[in-house]
Amino acid sequence: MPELPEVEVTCRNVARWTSARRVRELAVDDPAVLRSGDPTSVVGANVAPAYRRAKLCLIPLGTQVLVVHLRMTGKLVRAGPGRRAPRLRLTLDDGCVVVFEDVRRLGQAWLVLDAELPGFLATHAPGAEPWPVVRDGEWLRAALSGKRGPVKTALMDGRRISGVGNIGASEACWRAAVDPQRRVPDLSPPEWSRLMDGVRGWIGDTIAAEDGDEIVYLQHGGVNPFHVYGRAGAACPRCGAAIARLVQSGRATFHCAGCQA
DNA sequence: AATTATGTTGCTAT
DNA sequence: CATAGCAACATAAT
Repeated sequence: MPELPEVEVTCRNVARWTSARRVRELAVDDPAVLRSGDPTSVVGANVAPAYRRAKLCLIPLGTQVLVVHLRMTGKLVRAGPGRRAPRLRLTLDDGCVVVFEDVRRLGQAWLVLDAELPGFLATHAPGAEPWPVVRDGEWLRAALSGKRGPVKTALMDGRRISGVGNIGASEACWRAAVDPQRRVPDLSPPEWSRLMDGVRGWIGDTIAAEDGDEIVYLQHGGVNPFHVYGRAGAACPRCGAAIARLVQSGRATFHCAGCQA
């Protein structure tokens, strides 16, 4: 279940495995996964370095781009023993096979013509990027202006900011020492600044912690690299109070009532 | 059996 | 018109 850091690591991996090669085959194993384009049209195409936009992984193939959204359980890995049934396989001319695995099959892929990419991204990745470009607290406040609800929920609005999901929103609030239930209109400039630093810190630290060929998600037994997410009952790393779990807009939030004001 | 899961979209109510 | 909350999507694990 990837957010911005996991997608960023995935894109770097795909770029390392595939760029400067040619496409031998794009095989569609699950017909429901590919939402647009003709997989036979990319055979022989030159592969340029994959990159991330919002939570999308974009892989340039000649004059088209293979866009992949991992959604909840998707991952892009190299073929090998013990792998689960793929939904999509990209085979390169050097024999490398990148597979799209996705247990819950909520993920999607599209083949998009270069000329249509801007329009596609405007629809599927409308929010502003919080990273790697350096943003400050005033930028974040402006990005979320008009919102009235809890700051944690606001941070997850992909039409305003890209890449911050349920984990990142909890982690950013904890790093900022801001209660996730606080309302957007009530936050002060120093709090906005700490929240923006919290978002950046969560992204940078999580990329560093999860760097590698395959990210093992928490549900599949992966190591938890987060401060509060998934740690209800544990001691807060900052003040020692017990981490609490609550539900906001139907999603789990983790926070420390001791030091998040 | 019921609950939970790191995402997005579309509907409805406000 | 914009925002907030919720169901739905599909599957597995506890």
